[in-house]
Amino acid sequence: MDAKHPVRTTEKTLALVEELMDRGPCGVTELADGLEMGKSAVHNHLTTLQKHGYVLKTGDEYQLGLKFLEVGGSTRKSMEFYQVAEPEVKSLANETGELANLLVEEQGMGVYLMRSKGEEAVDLDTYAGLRTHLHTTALGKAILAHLPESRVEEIIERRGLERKTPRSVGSREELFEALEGVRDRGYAIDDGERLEGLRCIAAPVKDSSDEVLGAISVSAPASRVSDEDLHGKLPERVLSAANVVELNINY
Amino acid sequence: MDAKHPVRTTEKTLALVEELMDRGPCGVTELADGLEMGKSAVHNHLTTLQKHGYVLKTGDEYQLGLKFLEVGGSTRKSMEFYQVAEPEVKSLANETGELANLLVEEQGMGVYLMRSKGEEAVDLDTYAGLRTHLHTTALGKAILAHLPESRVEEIIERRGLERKTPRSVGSREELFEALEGVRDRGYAIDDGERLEGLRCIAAPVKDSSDEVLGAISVSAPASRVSDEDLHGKLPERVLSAANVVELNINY
DNA sequence: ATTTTTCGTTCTGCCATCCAGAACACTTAA
DNA sequence: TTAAGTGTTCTGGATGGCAGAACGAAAAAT
Repeated sequence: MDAKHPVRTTEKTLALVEELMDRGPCGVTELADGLEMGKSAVHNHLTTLQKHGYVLKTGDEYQLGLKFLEVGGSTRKSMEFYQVAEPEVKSLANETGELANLLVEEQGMGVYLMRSKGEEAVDLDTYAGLRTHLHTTALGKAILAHLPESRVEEIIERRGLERKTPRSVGSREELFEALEGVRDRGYAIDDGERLEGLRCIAAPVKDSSDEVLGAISVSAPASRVSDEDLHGKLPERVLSAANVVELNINY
Repeated sequence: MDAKHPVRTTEKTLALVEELMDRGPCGVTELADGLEMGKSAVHNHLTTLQKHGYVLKTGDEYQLGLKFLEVGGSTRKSMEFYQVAEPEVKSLANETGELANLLVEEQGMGVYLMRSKGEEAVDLDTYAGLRTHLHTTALGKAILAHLPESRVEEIIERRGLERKTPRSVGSREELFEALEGVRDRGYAIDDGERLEGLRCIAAPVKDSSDEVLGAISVSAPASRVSDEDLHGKLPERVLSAANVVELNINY
């Protein structure tokens, strides 16, 4: 359902924030051109955001401030799922030495809640807060596999099935087949679909009434994950982490 | 400098966000009462924010969404200081087994960029994005000690010197005396000022032109920090971490 | 040096639009 | 049934957002 009476002024402010996020620090004129707004309007919005800490001015340039991190950090902290899962994801990273991730679904997209790097972890350009299409990652597929089919259809409808790389899922049939496999195995795999040479294993976390709360994963370069590990020790470790979270979430 | 022509509508939206952050999930009426706005106005703002992912509706309640984390996370990721310091703070936490933190100054307040928990770390209720008055923590004092005196005066003027606990800094004289000590030693100490039984050591990070970028700290219970450690091994380790960051930041 | 361009900022007045208040649909409680 | 609560929709009149013009300063071009 969408807004019947959207507040246009607020939408302009939000567009400005997004533009500032994409462009990084920049001046009034550049923003006004990009947004097709008058300079004075942009200036008024910027100074208003600055007054409240959402925007900073350094010299003649404006940029986003850390107030967003405050609001976002506070939101994340208030999520029980994050509180419980966070230490488990850290252990997972430390014990495997690889990159461990935590993802939840929001409005049909996957949102990374955190990532934790082990000793030898690859450095992907994911970060807390980053959004991805659910069908493009092992984490996302682990979640989709345990949502009601109607929700999955809704999400496909709303967010599409764009193919990120030639090897990735790109059609309704491929996706449902993949999700079937995830349910059978209990975990999801991404073998170079998102990034050549990168293997990911993800397991869903469900609450006591069987609803998915999110997913936990480990990402590692193919060179360190043998074919046996891919269906042996590694999923076992990820599933175990997911299980601990499930046990702790309802006491 | 503050806004000459503030966008009032945007300010209402921001007030709504802050209210939602303080109250957590709640209904339209409750927000309208708290903000002294009409229900329809609140509703319009909420649906607008929802449309853009900043707010979620579950049943009859509204709450903040993870879009703020996306913007905040992206802002943090774009900071060179964070990129360079992050691995060092993690090592510091792992090697000491305690809680390590990273703070920067923004608009006269301290903002935690991250925290990393070692094996035995205490669990303070700090989180990435949290703001604190600079004079109340070792991290903040490490930063204040290396800002120009005029900036410090400005910050005191703007943010005050409220005493958080009886033992903490609470006057201009106490503060400047403390900052003098920080400059002499090279690091700042909080011995139970913020929280009874908690000891913190913080070191500033400066760039090549001697400007403070932020501060790094370790927090540990007094029971695990002997009086010798407090002025011996621990500061040494924190200073070394700060030094590594300084070396890496300018190549 | 002088001119020209480009920047951020300020001002004004018209017209878009925000929002109080009332009415509505629905759920829960008495 | 009634009553009190909720979120949502609608309307019109006062509010206030913003295009456009003007300004001062700084940088670039002549």
